[in-house]
Amino acid sequence: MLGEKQEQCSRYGTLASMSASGVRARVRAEMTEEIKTVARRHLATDGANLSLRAVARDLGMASSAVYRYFASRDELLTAMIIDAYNSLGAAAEAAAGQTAAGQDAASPAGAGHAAGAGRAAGAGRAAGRTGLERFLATTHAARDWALADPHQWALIYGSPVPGYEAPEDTVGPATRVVLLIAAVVRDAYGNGEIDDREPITGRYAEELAAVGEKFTPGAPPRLVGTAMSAFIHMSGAISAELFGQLRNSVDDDRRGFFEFQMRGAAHLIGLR
Amino acid sequence: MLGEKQEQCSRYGTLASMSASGVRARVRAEMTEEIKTVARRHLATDGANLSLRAVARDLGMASSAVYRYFASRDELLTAMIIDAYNSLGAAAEAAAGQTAAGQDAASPAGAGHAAGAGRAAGAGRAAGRTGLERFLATTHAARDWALADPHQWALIYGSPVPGYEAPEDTVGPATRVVLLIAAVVRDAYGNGEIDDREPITGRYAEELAAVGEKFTPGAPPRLVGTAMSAFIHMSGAISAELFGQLRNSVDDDRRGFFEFQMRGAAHLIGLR
DNA sequence: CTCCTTTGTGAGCACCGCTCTCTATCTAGA
DNA sequence: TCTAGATAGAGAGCGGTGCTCACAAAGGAG
Repeated sequence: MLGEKQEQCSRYGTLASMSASGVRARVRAEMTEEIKTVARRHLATDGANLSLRAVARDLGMASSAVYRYFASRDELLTAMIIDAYNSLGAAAEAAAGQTAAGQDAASPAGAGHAAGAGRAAGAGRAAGRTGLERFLATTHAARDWALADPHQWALIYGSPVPGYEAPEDTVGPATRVVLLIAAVVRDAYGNGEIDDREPITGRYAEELAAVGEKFTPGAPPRLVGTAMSAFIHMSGAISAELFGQLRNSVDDDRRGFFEFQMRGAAHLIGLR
Repeated sequence: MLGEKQEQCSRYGTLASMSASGVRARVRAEMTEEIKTVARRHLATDGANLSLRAVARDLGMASSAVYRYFASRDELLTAMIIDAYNSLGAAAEAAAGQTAAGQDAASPAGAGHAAGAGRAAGAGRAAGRTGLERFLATTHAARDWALADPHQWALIYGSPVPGYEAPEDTVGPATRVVLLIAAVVRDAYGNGEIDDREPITGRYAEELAAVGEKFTPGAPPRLVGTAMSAFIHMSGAISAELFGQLRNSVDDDRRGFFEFQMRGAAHLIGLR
């Protein structure tokens, strides 16, 4: 909590403010957090077209004052995207039974990728649960998180904001949940729950091998591919449900249909 | 082409204009089409935040004049969404080898659902191709279409426009491609390419049975479920690629990875 | 105690969706 | 053929937006 503040300051303050007083940095971080909280509330009600002026109005301050904390509306959105990724990642990791050594947003800026990989690779197996159970729990947790706050899901997995190129800060948190699924799969593989008999071919297989070597060492390329495929299927299923694609087809038992799909994805991985 | 104009008029004109002169209706339809063309161009460059004023400027007319053709920005977007659905549907149907009796957007308003179902169910088997081949061709066509115009894909499969509730006119075209996939699967089932040994259970199975009875009669619920699942996986895979989710993982051979995933989806259906 | 960084204000610019009034034009029917 | 009415466009205007800038208060650092 306290260590986070310094980071916030260094991210949004000027370069010379590193030696600023502690109290200044703290009130600044609190203000930053307050702005994000109000913005999150607006996002939940009004949708993706977030109005900086409306947020400032709710905070009882001039709209121009917000620009002291976020250089632009895009930067505010970026901060909220990072928070959303971390919130989803934490929820999914809790369901998977990961110890989550790096917890929430405390990973140092820039090293997020490596830290995420280390966390995902380092966690052990949850007590008494099969790989399939952990996989289903993880995907259900992601769906529950999305259903609880659809706009936050849309923020990170919907169409990107026009002209919005994902900044470097987001790539770390963004990979958190897919790395988690890969870790769950790799744990199951390590426990002998999956046999990897039919290898994959093609150029993408080499890319998958490189990705696997980097983030989930010891996992064969086919497992990396099926894990990514499962993650993509999961995000597609959640988006389809949230964005109204299931209307007039599956209206009652959407949870059941989601699980049906995720069991299929698990089957492709080799989890059963 | 000509029969379409009357429909455009009846959709956007006042109710009393049904008896209007043919030339009036034609120039109105041409103007409507021109607005949509310019809007589509703006969409391709600027992204989803379409500016009515900018479109009007490009057309050399006052912004208020556009409101003679589209009651609001949302209505323009709706028209473009319908066009996008139909464009994608036509591309996918062509790849699947469907005869596409209803062609483009000529289905009468309101009866779009029934017409779509009839079209999808009525088409025969493409000469000499297996169900798997047709399925892969269809999904690749959808991906190719999306890659050629990412913003149009984002328009229909990205996060819905805030406050935008999909109007009745869109549900018909929206179901076109999923019905197509269901038809491809049902054709393969009819040809004995799929065995349906393990039935599904749960409340969603009944919903799927009802959907199947309505749109693809003769197909068992499990096939309807796996076909929908495959469609969802497809849209998820395309969205993931388009929205930058694959960055730093699969960068070279994205087509190969897509096919890998679609082969997995086909495997779950029972196509092989 | 003085400097200077930081924080907040309010005016202002250009743009947006949308509404309104007004005018020119063109069609339909007597 | 002439007229009444529907239609298409123009332009001003309203409230909203993101963002910039000059300026004033306030606080910590030397």
